[in-house]
Amino acid sequence: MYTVAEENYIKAVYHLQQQQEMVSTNALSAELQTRPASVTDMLKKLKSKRIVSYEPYQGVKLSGEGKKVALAIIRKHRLWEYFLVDKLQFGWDEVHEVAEELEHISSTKLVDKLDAYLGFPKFDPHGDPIPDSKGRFTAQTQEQLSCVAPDKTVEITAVGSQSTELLELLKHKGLQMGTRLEIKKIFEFDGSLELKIRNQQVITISRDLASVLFVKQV
Amino acid sequence: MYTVAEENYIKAVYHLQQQQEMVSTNALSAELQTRPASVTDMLKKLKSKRIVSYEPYQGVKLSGEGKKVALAIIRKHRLWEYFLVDKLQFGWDEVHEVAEELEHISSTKLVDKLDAYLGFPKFDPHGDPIPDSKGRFTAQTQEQLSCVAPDKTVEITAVGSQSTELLELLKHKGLQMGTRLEIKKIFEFDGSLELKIRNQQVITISRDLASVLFVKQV
DNA sequence: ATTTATTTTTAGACAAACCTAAAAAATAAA
DNA sequence: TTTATTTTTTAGGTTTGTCTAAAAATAAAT
Ligand SMILES: [Mn+2]
Ligand SMILES: [Mn+2]
Ligand SMILES: [Mn+2]
Ligand SMILES: [Mn+2]
Repeated sequence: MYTVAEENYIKAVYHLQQQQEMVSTNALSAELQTRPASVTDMLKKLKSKRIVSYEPYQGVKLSGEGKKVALAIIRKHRLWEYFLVDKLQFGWDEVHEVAEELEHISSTKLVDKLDAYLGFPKFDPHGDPIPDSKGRFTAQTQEQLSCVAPDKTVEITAVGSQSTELLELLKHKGLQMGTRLEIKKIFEFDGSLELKIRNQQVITISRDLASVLFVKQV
Repeated sequence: MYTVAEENYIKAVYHLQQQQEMVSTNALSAELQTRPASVTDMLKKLKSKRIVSYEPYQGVKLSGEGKKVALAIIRKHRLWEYFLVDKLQFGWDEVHEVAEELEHISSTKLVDKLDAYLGFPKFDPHGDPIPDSKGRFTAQTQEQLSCVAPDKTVEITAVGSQSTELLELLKHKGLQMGTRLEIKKIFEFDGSLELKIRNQQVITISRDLASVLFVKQV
């Protein structure tokens, strides 16, 4: 139905729209690593296909159809990521690139059977929600750990980066998706935090780390 | 490394070379559903990349590198087919198209991990051998059932068609990959055969069916 | 309110992979 | 051995998705 290039643009618009309603040409250019002129060309094409609404100089946003397409791609991306980690023993940080290719395999039957085979997972390895076959997903009410008040017990639900470096650090600190913890102290000087994890050890993490960890109250 | 189009050409040359050493432009044109002129264009490109040896009007054949690439693609194709049938409960006849897309996912790590996850299968759902990570595979000595002498016990190892119609017929007759049987009678009039399967029932099959069933002696 | 800087769009080009129509080469038939 | 047929290649074009360079629109600064 849509080409790989079109799908990548649609997904990029969707993601950038989470930040702000109207997406700029330059934002897309940065996200997709293409020149602004190429973005303009593609936006005209997507407009003519009624995937986005776009007026010159006004930025772009997805149409209803566009959102449906975006969610279908994201669904595939995250299901494949789950498959790679859960079944093929990939590391967390190795799956994104491969999923970037797998998300463009078109067969709906394949996606739905994969979903069933995986047991209809609700979240991908990075804690991001997996849309169901109708595009619905459960948006977890999550907040940055760096914004949580002390002494509340929370659980890690997602991470804001998928880098090998972050994964390495988390492994070393004994943190992973689902780990329970509470903030014991926040140091004004450098924003570092002391956490009690699994109701046992106390560890220290930096402000930078706390800002890429998303948690939910338990 | 190679584009999807290039990979499809490489694979097509490989398959056509099983029939005859030198592959013609028209044969490729038919196999790939493109016009001869387009094939000529691509052959020039593949030659310049040293994937094939090609001289105008002389036909084409794969170089050493070309064979390696072809086997890597075929390996992926067949492993994915195995995955779809074995893990995702696809029918036999539904996997080819999807595998035609999946075979172009580039990650070597993915293929090797998939291979391990599936238990290093040696044959795909159609009985075709799956090359290992070095491109080696075990070529089964197989012959058409229609050429086997009566009263020899044989086992179905492969099929010469992947159509839904064939699968339906095989299911109905109680035949599948690995089924043991012996030929009890061959009728001169229409070439139909009487088979004793699993040392139990006797069934009748047509000459057409017998010619697309490949078997090995047991 | 101008001038300056940034963002975005246009204009023109290019590579990949396909096409049609016509020419040329190779094969087969007379 | 000509002539006819088939196969293959060339020539010229199209679409998709990218690019650079330059122009135009918008936003920011003086
Ligand atoms: Mn992608
Ligand atoms: Mn993810
Ligand atoms: Mn293919
Ligand atoms: Mn197969």
